[in-house]
Amino acid sequence: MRLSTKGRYAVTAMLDLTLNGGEGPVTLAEISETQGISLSYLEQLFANLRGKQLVRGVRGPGGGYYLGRPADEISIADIICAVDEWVEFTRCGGRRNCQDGKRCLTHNLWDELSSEIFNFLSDITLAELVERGGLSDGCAKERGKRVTLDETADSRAA
Amino acid sequence: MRLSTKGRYAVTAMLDLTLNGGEGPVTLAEISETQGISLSYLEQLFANLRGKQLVRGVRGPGGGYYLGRPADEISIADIICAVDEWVEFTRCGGRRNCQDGKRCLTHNLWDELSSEIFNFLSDITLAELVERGGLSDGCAKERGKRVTLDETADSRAA
DNA sequence: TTAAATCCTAGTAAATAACTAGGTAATACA
DNA sequence: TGTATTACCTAGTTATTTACTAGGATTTAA
Repeated sequence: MRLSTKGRYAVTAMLDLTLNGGEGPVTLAEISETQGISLSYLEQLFANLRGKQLVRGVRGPGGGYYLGRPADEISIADIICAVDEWVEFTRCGGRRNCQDGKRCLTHNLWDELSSEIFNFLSDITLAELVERGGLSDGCAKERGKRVTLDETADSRAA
Repeated sequence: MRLSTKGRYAVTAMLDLTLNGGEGPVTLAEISETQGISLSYLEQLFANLRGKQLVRGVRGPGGGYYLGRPADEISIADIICAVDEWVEFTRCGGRRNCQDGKRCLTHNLWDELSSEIFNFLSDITLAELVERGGLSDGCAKERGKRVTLDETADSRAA
């Protein structure tokens, strides 16, 4: 699957929407300001999200965006798929010679892994994320050792 | 985190190496041919993998690549981090005004999610993938609807 | 009527992906 | 000793994607 910064923007924006959508719609201008994402880029991302019914727009003054469904019915996979065009790619079955099986085998393995990642992200909803974030309060602070990583990939080996 | 087609190439190549590395080293030319990835691009990816000791190169005729560690000690996260430069990005603590907390909150939530994905991929080793692939035999055929990413490997090789 | 907001399209600069082209260095083998 | 085979290295190049800019249009509360 693909998980890019574009997907991160979308998830971040949706989280913002979840957190602040309690008292009326949230404007893209607010999200743009709070999250540091350009307004017009947000509009494009939200066009995709709207297309998948993940958000609902309200025009005019006092308008903005609502979640399209309850937060516990929107998964991270939903969001990423909406903006990232999660495309199929292994089609060797019909297209190429896979007689020796080597290629197909690695493709199948990758497919399997990809499915697992998809299922994993499908099981995490916006509501759960927010819930957990609220619980842990300082969250992600004590596990700061690797969230981020940068080049310190070897930090894991420790 | 980032999970791109570049990472997919790396994982695919490492899987190939795992499957075929039993009887001596595997050449990049073989992987290039079998997986449909350009030789020189593979060389660049393997330069990164080698830098993290995930593979070990043997020069000269009859040479090629071995896994740098046993397959059950190499995680998918290791591979992706090696080629994809898993970059840090939330550092609002010191750099920007997060007084209202909104921005930090969504960032923390994203961090938490990011950690979960990382941990998830850290728990899957090459050995496990191959093991499971062997078991499920036909694997990933029925769930083919969305797995993923970039069909160009086939079109290019065609 | 006006301003606030979504909605829509086209274009663009920057970054990245993926590849090409040229090498150098090590080494098995004739 | 020479040669072919492989890893290893560097500097490009093209295509794609990211992220943004610009300019509008539609809707609607006030």
